[in-house]
Amino acid sequence: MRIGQLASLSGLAAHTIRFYESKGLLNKPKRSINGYRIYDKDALQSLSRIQCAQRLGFSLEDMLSVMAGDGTAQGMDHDKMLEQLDMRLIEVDILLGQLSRQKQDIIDFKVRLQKNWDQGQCLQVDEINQLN
Amino acid sequence: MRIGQLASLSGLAAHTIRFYESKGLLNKPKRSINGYRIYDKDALQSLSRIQCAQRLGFSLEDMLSVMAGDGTAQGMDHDKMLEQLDMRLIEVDILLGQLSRQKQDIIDFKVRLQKNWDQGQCLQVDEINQLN
DNA sequence: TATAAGCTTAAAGTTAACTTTAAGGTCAAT
DNA sequence: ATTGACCTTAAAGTTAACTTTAAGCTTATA
Repeated sequence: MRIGQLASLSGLAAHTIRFYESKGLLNKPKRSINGYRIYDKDALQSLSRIQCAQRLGFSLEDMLSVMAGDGTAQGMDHDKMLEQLDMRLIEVDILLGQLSRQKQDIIDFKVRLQKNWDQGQCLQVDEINQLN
Repeated sequence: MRIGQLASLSGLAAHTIRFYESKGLLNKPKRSINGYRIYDKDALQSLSRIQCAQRLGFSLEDMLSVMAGDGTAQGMDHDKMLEQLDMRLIEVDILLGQLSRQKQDIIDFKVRLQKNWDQGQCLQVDEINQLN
């Protein structure tokens, strides 16, 4: 199949598929006589793996580092993957903590705003008074 | 004080302060005879408000929209601020949900990986079989 | 006096993951 | 024969929030 069909099957835009190829995330496909890219099932599976990894929060660069370098996303290094997954878990936990704190900060801020407190609430007064 | 002192007091880099000025987030300061920027306490307070808003998760553009347009971050619109805070709360809740789901997905994925399941786990088989 | 720290500007570079544009070749159908 | 859908490439544009660079003044210190 050509890039258009792969695009509609994968749910990605054709130019995104070319972009992945240019980044080395996707194997360079065969070409038809006129130069069109010709794909098979494996390409769809590769794209699907990329989309899966993205859902788990990995960047395209993360994916490159676990791939065998052949762009197939087939020969992935199990240990590297587990390592990446653990790192991502830690990142996610940190983000969850930050977001929860942020949420509480916003709630607190709203309360102060509704009580019509001084708008200078963000600045520690002693910081300001260090000045002349 | 000059930009260097404002930078060290605020914890921001001098070029970041100039950048904020260029974006209209910070009032244009007076200049000394030689052209240097001269700041007072208010500038520090403005920077502090910017940093506060950033901690709450707002973008520089968000801040512009609640400012009176004078770059002081003084005459903020209370209603607009409350509206922004509520919008941000909703965003944060959505992000928290996404991240929790992502975390569970990663945990599930790890389990499958450790059980040495087929690496094709990401792709629905019927999706692949639509192909020739 | 020299050198180093601090200030000025405008413009370009950074990162990620694409998207858009330009300029054109191919192919099926009308 | 021409319209329209689909394909090609390379390069530039997008967004956010800066950072870096270049080229050149000013001021304090040794």
